[in-house]
Amino acid sequence: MVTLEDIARKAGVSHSTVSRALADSPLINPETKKRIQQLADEAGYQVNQVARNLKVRSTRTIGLVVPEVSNPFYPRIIQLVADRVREAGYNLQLHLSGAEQESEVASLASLREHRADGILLVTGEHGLVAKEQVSKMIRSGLPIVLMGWVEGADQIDMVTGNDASGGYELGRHLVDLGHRRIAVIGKPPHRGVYDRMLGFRRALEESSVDLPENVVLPARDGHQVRDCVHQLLALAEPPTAIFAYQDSLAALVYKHLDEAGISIPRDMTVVGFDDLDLATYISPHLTTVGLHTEPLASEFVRLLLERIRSKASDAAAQHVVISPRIVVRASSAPPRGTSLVQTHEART
Amino acid sequence: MVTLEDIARKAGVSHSTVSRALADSPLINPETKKRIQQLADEAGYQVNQVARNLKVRSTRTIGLVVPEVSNPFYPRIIQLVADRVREAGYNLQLHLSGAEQESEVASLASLREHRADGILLVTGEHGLVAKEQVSKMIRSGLPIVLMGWVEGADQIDMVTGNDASGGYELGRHLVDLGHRRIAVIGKPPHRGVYDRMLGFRRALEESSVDLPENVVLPARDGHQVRDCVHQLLALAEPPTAIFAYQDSLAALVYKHLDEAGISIPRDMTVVGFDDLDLATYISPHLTTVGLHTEPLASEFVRLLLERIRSKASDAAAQHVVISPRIVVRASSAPPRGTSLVQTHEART
DNA sequence: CTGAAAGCGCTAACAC
DNA sequence: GTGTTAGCGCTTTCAG
Repeated sequence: MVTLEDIARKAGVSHSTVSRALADSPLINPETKKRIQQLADEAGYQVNQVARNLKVRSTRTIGLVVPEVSNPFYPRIIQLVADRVREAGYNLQLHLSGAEQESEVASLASLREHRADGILLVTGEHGLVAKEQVSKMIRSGLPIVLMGWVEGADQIDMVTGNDASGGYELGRHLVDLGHRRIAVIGKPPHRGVYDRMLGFRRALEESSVDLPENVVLPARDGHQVRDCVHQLLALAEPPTAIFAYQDSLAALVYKHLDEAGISIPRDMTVVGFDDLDLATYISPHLTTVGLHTEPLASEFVRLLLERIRSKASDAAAQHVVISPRIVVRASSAPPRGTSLVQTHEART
Repeated sequence: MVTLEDIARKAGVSHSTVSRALADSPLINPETKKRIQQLADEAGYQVNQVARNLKVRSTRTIGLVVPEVSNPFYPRIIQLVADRVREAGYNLQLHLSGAEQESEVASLASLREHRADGILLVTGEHGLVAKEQVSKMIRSGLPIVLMGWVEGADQIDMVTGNDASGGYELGRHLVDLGHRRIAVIGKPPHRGVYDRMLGFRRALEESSVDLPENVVLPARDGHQVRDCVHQLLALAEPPTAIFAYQDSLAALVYKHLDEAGISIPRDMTVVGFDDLDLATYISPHLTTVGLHTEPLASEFVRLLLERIRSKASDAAAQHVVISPRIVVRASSAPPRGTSLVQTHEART
């Protein structure tokens, strides 16, 4: 590996002159500068960032911790964050903390050991696992921003999608369509996603629509969704609408309803949450709630850069809440035989 | 930031003793070792990997360069690679080279500057953009392994999906079902994906099925797919089967056929390529060709680790080819009215 | 078993 | 303008 010293020798100057030349310093003879740059180029010189970082005590690196990458929400965030971070002239160091966030703690530790200048932490379904650690890191002056809802973390910068309002919108939509027997399928209420349920419940309560516990079914994978769907269909009075916690689950609900010969939305309304690309790949297109991921990611990065730039680590924590919008598509309709709209649609 | 020196002072020993204690060296008094470890823990000491890396001249970091993350194939690879890399005790540094691979060169340069121990480079639709650079890096002893087909790169380690055989299988499948008018929709043939077409063509040629140029239509996004579909349907003799270069395009084909009132597979057979999760989310489930991504990713990492471990950089390059398998699902059937199978299916 | 000392490759005063 | 020097925080001989 060719070093500054090597090309200093070739150029017959000191290594600090070479350093200046390559840093494009103004206090150096333009001619020697050019000559050195040329030489360095020919020799295929590449700065050793490890050495450089040690000296300047900064890595210009931002760590991004994300649970996993098979849930399409995360790749979207990664892409957006990566772009913003690069624009700001930083390197990105991605860590996957695991679907169960099992290595969230390890990821944070590693980023700290590598002296990242700041950390963007996307929490998963378990919320903030490494809460203690994060507090400690912040106290020690390492800028960290969270994405996702975390209870009682008021002193940490955070961007959040307003899941409660999304859930509420969805609930209202179903009630307005005339649904009274509504079921919920999705992962057990955990932090973050739990709010979807709160908002949803609130909407139903406002209209005095009951949501008995036996139609609120936890599920995480294809098998469980299958069981849930069959369980619901076997009820004396099956629901007329199903709210799936996530679009990916909604797609599975589609699949199993389809196999059971149930038509969407004629026999069953299905709504999801996330507005993934998936929502328009499946048929009928899914009514869902979507976050504006661009502002979400932009704010995420902006907050961190702000922290990094202003050395004042005592500034008050900021919480940015991004509200989602409901996207009504073809998977939701009034319950069968209750409305003119429906018979009308059936004819078209 | 607390350093070795700091806790050396607290422990009343030299900093090299502390270093040994934390490295769990055997040549140190077990008691002082324990005492120091405890002290370091309390002080919240974290090694400075930047300094450490400079000293040991290795970062235990592997760079992974991937074009983007919105195409679901890449996240799958990222996830698998991340797991393998971590298991091997390395850190992963992810770089996105852009959908057009516009920053492939920059990514490689950055990884080199940061002294990654090896590089995993996933090529995109433009093949290997930074060919010159890669050759240079390899010559200088930096281990690099490629994923994706690259012509004339015999001296570089490489893992590849056998797209030609996948395309061939798909072609045979359609011909065997009885299709004679077959169309292709997909991105313009570029390196890598081009082989799908070669294999596909070969299968048709073997059975003397013609593939006129006016039914081989390039498309990359929803709009273009829409135009293509309409163009095909407007033909005097529309095709009875469509081969989409990728599952994601197939999903768009579904959408536009659906809007045009064409039923799959009754009126039109559709097949894709990739076997994404998507393939079973859409209805009817898509017949496609899938790579075994696990072995693909495992070999990818294995090849690199092998290079890194054996310092012999002159070892002959290895090319690993992973063959895909065809997954026949519900989207492919004999052309309308040609077979008993079909009328039978229509009744069920 | 422990300490002293060198040095990884670089930047940035500080001299000249 | 350029060279000399110190030192970022760590590992690792080499002595003792």
